[in-house]
Amino acid sequence: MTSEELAGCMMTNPVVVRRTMAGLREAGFVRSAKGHGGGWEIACDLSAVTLKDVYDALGAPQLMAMGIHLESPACLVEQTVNRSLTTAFAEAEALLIDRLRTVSLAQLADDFRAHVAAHKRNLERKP
Amino acid sequence: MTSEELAGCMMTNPVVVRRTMAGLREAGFVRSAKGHGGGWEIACDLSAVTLKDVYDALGAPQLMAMGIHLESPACLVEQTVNRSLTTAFAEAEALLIDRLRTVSLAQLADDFRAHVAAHKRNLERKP
DNA sequence: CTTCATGTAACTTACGATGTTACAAGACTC
DNA sequence: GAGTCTTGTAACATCGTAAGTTACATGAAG
Repeated sequence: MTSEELAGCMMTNPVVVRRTMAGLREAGFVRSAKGHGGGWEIACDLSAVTLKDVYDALGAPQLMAMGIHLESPACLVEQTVNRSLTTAFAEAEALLIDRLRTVSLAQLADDFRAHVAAHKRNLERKP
Repeated sequence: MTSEELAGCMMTNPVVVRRTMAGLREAGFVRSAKGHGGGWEIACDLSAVTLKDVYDALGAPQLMAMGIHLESPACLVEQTVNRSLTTAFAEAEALLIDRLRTVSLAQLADDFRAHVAAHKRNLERKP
């Protein structure tokens, strides 16, 4: 698929698609080809790549909205709160990342296909 | 303390302080007084109020930076990812909130005082 | 009645994420 | 080789939200 097509699917812009996909390409999960007939294709075993891999490929962005802003703030009150919550935030993040590790792209694809099939059956029954 | 003084401590603006403290006042954790000699004072038993209470009083803002944006998006791919991660996000959030529940303001105050005392001893030893 | 404080609405600023434009470079077709 | 299609990327624009600011009404103390 071209960036243009993908952008259409996601209601966004081709350049945004390229920017995002760049991370996945560098990780080797997709390939891109320039020129006529070019575009994007999958370049990995979907059952071998997890959401954690994708998350990392996209630059491992912040998962927590709050959390620790400064490692060692000058403010003693802030230091106190940090001491009381750093491990809590770390644990919550670790839990989440562990879950990302358990979901492979192949699983997602299977689940997706199953739901699409169910959706189609539904449409046929009540037309 | 006045909003002005508090703002000075936090390197921010008195109005921002009032905005934020408004939540704590409605929850009954602090009291405010207008006029000469007015300002803010604590109005609760610090050992009875936890960070979870404070979090709620501040409007329970988003803890997770990502998570589920739309409950039922039109996009079937988005639905698939949501199915695979809603519980994970919910669990991580629950874990965090449980930790907030375990920290009372009294604990924070004690820890704060202990560290301030240690800091002072340090200064006296090497002047 | 003057001064000092909060309460709040309205406006401004700052910033990051996203969207857009522009153009170079590579690949295919004719 | 000319023309066209596509990615790659830099530079700029837009948007939305959080924070800061201004302004003024209200109430309390001296």
